[in-house]
Amino acid sequence: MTIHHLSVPRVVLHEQVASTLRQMLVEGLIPPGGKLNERELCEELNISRTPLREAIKMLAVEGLVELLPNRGSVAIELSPADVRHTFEVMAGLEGLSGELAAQRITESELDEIKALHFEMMAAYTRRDLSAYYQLNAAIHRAINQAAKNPVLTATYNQVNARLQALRFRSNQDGEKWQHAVDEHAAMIDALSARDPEALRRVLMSHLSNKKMVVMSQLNQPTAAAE
Amino acid sequence: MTIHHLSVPRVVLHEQVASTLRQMLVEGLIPPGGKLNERELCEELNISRTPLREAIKMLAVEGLVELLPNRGSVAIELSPADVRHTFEVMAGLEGLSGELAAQRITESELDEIKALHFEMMAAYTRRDLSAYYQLNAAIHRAINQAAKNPVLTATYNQVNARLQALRFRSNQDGEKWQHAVDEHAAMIDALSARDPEALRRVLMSHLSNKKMVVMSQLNQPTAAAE
DNA sequence: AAGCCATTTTTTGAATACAAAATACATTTG
DNA sequence: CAAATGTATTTTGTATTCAAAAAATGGCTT
Repeated sequence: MTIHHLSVPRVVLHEQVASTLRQMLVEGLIPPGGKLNERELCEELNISRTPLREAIKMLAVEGLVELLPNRGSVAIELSPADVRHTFEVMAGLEGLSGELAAQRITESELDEIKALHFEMMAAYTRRDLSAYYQLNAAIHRAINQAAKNPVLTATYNQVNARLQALRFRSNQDGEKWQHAVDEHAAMIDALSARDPEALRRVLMSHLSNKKMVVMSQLNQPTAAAE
Repeated sequence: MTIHHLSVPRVVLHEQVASTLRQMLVEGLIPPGGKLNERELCEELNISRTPLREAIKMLAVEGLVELLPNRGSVAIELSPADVRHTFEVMAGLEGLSGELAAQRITESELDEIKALHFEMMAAYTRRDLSAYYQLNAAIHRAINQAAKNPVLTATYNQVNARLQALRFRSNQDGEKWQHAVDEHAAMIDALSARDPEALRRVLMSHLSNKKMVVMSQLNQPTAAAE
C-alpha cells in the first residue's frame, strides 16, 4: 500500500497561504496600497488567523507587504524612487547572472535558449505581446538557471516579485520594442561566445532600458494592467 | 505631561523576537544546525508561541533558519557550495555598491571613509584584529550607504547575515591580510577618482579573496569563533 | 541481548479566546 | 451646526487550547 494521500493537506498552511497571497499581490488582486483585512482573508481562504498572520509576516520580509503596527498590513506601493532602486538592484543581479551563465552554460542549455529566442522572435513578428512577454520571461529565467547559483536565483526572484506587482508589461511603443529585441539578439551572441563581460553589459543595459520604459509609464497614470 | 511611556512594550513582539533570534543566530548562540525548540525559547524570552513562530517564519524567509515541516526549525548550516554561492552574490552586490557609490559619494562621505581607512591602517599596524574587523565592516557599510540605494542595502544585509553566522573573521595569515589591506587602499583610490568600474573590480576581487580565505578555513574544522 | 512494535510523551500545527489598540459612531455642548 | 468627547464596534496583537504528527520510552518476542 502506498503512503501517498491524494488529499495532501500536509503541506503546511502558512506556505500555501503565502503562495496564494503572493499571487494575489503580484496579479493585482490586492492592489498596491490595498489593505489586507485579516478577517476577510480568513473567510476567503477558509483558514484561521494564525497561519494567515504567519504568511503575512513572511511576505513582509519579502518586501511585498508593509506592516503597520497595530494597524494591519498593506500591499506595497512603490514610489518612483523605489522603482528606480529596485531596477538598479535587478540590473546588478541580471548582470551577475549573465556573467556566470556565460561561463557555465552547457550546450543543451544554450540550444534551449536559442530555441526560446526564435519563438520570441515569432511572437514579436506577430506582435503577440502576451506570448512575447512570457517567452522573454522564460529566457531570463533560463539564463538565471544557467548561472547555476541557487542563492542568486532566490535573491533575484525575491526582488523581482516586487516589480511584478507593477504589472507594467504591455504597450511599449514599437521603437522601444525593436530595441529590446535587438538587445536579445546581442544576448544570444554573447552567450554563444561565452563572453561574460559582454553578456553582463547587454543585460544591464537591457534592464536599464526596461526601467526607463516602466518609469515613463508610471508618469502616465493611465498605465493599465494586462 | 508627556505621552512617552518608558516601559515601551509597544514595538510589536514578533519584531523584537526576530531581532533577538537573529542576534542569537549570527553570534552562534544557536549554532548552525542547532534546533530552535519553541517551548524553550518561549520560556527564555518570556513570550507565547504565537509571536515566536511569526519571528521564526520571518527568519526562514531571510534564510537564517530552515523550516522542517512538522519537525520544527533549525539554524542554517551552509555547505561549501552554499558558501560559494552566497559569496558570489555578495560579490555582485558589493560590486554594484561600489559602482554606484563611486558615482554618488559626496565629499564628506568620502572624507569619512578615508578617516575610517586610516583608523583601519592603525589597527592593522597594531595587529589588532578585532578593531580591524570592525573598521573593515564600517567601511563596507559606508560604501554601501554612499550608493544611496535602500533596496541594495537591504538586499545586501539580508544575504550578508547568512555569512555572519559562519563567524569566520580572525586568523587570516599575514600575507592574506597584507593583500586585503592593499585592496582597501585601491578602494580609496577608486573612490577618490570616482571611477565606478575600477571600484567595482576592486570590491569584487576583494570579496573573491575573502571567499577563498573562508573556504579554506571551512576545510580546517578547527575554525574557531572570535 | 538485540530488534521490533505498541504506547506514552513531547513537540509542532492550527484554531480559538482574550486583551489592547484603533476606528467609527453618536451624543453633548458651545 | 460644528467641534469635541465619550462609547461602541471593529481590528489587531498575544496567549491559550486543541489536534495531529514525531520522538521517546518500555515491554515484548525471538
